[in-house]
Amino acid sequence: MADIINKDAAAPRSDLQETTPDQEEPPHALVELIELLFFAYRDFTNDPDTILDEIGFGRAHHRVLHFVNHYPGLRVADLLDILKITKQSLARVLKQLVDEGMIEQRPGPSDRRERRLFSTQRGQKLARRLMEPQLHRINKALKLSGMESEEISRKLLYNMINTHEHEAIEELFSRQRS
Amino acid sequence: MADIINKDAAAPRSDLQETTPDQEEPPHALVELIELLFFAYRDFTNDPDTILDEIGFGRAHHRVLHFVNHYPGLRVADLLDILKITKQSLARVLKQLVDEGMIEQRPGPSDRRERRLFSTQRGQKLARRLMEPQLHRINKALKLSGMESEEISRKLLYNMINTHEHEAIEELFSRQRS
DNA sequence: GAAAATAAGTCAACATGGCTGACATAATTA
DNA sequence: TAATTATGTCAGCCATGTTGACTTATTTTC
Repeated sequence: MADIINKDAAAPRSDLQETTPDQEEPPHALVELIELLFFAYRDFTNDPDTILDEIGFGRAHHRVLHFVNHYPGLRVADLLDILKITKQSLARVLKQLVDEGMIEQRPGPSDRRERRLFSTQRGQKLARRLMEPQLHRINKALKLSGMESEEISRKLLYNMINTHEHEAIEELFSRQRS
Repeated sequence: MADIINKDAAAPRSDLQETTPDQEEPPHALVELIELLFFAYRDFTNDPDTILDEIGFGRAHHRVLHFVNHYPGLRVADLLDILKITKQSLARVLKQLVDEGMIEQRPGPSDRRERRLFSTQRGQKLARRLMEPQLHRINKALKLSGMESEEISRKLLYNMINTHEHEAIEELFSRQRS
């Protein structure tokens, strides 16, 4: 009687997952890996937030500044492809970065419709400052995870990315080695 | 003359990063690892979006449902600690999940102020459906990255998480093995 | 050389999911 | 009984994503 009125956690109900119908339960180890990825990314992206708050920028500004700084001369279209956001979303933060003197735009050398993007010295300085705690976090984690961890995790992350993006990423990475 | 009026990408300017002042350039390999993490997470979180759109939920609903489903009996306070969001942000999506019959709340067995959270059968079914493409993606990536990749990446991700969170995560993980 | 296609920008409106602050309720603990 | 705790709720704000419609400058194509 009291059980029905007062149904608390000690009194299971029929439609709850507790009574586990358990068709094909997913492997715990993999589920935990997913959760670890969530926690790691959560803390990783939190690193630059304090700095960003000080200067009135957000994570969106950080992402744009990072890629422009690391790949000077990037076009707007490249950035859209990298970030997978719309032109309008990008425009909002890009405009602010240009206004604040972090990024400069110049017409493309062969096609003058293009706006090639470059970080200024201030932009570069900020980009590095924002990346610093993230590099530190990764470095620390790699050291604690053994010699092979850098190569293995590089492979794993690469293989987690949509296959049809692989070519674009190879090309992006090759830019900055040239 | 034309250079000054028409400054294009072929005509470098003094305040641009291009002229690299290069104090302590960060190591390319690590920067690429950061970028791979961004790309991998971008695609990973995108997996469930199609399903979520169909039923009018967002990523926030997914996260809540996932943790409640995987750790039945979680308290609201636990969830806040896991997600690192405010009570008000959680309330918004939790209410919808309860209204849609995905999650049920019951008073705690010893402390009746608590609301213990449980996924319903529908909730469990949805949680699994949402996780399925993500599990598939990770599984595929692990297979392509060699035997050790699961153990190593588990270590790496764990070591990327703030140290002061480690205890809470151990405890969380132990819940569902008991 | 005119027309079509492309790269980029812009305006407006809207959705999602964070946030703060203030306050309410019920139950437990001191 | 009073204080503390767990949770909920109202209201409003902000960052950052979306769609759709339209403009401008430049290049490419016919």
